[in-house]
Amino acid sequence: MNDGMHPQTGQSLLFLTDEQLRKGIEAMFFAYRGFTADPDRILAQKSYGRAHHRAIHFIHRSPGTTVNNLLSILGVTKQSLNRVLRTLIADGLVESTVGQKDRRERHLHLTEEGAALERALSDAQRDRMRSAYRAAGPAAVAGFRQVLEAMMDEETRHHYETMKDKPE
Amino acid sequence: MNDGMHPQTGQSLLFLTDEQLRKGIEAMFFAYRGFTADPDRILAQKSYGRAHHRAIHFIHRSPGTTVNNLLSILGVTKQSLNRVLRTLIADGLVESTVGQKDRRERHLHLTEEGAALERALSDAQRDRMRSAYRAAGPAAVAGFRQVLEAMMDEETRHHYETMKDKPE
DNA sequence: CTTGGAATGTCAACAAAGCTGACATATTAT
DNA sequence: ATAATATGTCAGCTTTGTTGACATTCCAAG
Repeated sequence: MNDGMHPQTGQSLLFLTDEQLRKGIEAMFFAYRGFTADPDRILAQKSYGRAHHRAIHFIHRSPGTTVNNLLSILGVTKQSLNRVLRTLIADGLVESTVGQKDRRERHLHLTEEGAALERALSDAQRDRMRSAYRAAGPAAVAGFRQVLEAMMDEETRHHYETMKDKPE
Repeated sequence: MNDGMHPQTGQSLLFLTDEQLRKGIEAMFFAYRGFTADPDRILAQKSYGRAHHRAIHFIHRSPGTTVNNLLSILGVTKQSLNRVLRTLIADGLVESTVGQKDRRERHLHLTEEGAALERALSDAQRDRMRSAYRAAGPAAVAGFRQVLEAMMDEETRHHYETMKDKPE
């Protein structure tokens, strides 16, 4: 982990070697697999995929959100999202209501059944996140978040920031 | 939701709220998009995808690796990997040579052209990682890595650990 | 008020990349 | 000789991304 080949003074010099960066890249790749593994198992049982999880997560996060808003958060095409929403609506996990102010818009909510799946998925994902946080400690968590935030695209970070502190 | 088992951190009572964990989950999701965005643009120009990138990365990382070894690192089926390798070999980016000790095995190497693409991809990805690291600072980076490592599956972490310190 | 453009959402068809299962081939191990 | 292993391939299915075409709704200019 630490190449003691050089005195620690040069930490910031050694800090950004290609080797260090490569380790970060691989850590990101491998960790993301773990990050999605538990929800994926639950989803597979119900014949859903990650796209369903993402839709459910952000509908839960922002009840009544419109399709367009969800689109810009998820960063996919409306056709792709629509396919997922269609099955969730057909299966009774999501409810789509015509907008009152603007009847072109559809407002999305989780049904009770949808909320139950959301809980199952996020419980699984939180369990892993919690145990990683515990293993690493509070200081590490702060660093983790800082680096991730710095890694986002500008526009993405805006989405993240604006929903970051919204109370449940 | 928290346990207070560690009295030395009175912080840890507030620390692992669902809200904190949810922010971590969303940070992970949004950051991963940024993480892959730059290579994705390069790959799209050449009609390749992330699967090609991953193969190229780990062949570069472990020159002469066998198909089976690559399989266990990538965690996909041989059919899926084979499809990708076939195109990379056909396009002259990867070379497959019959093993000397065991002639059933194929050893994989990047050609000069393959190495050039690898450099383009990893330069792009490293640039983003570097700027995130710089923005966050050394302490944050250490925490980032700690949390990611704790988030991996056991088996995955083994792959990560065993190739972690291998010199270039 | 009408009409044309913009916004929003849906349907159809296609592509990338994952999966399973079956099977061929070559090689090694017993 | 036979069994096990490593690899490659074919066929077919699924998820989830893409573009293109189109319907509906709203708003604003005439």
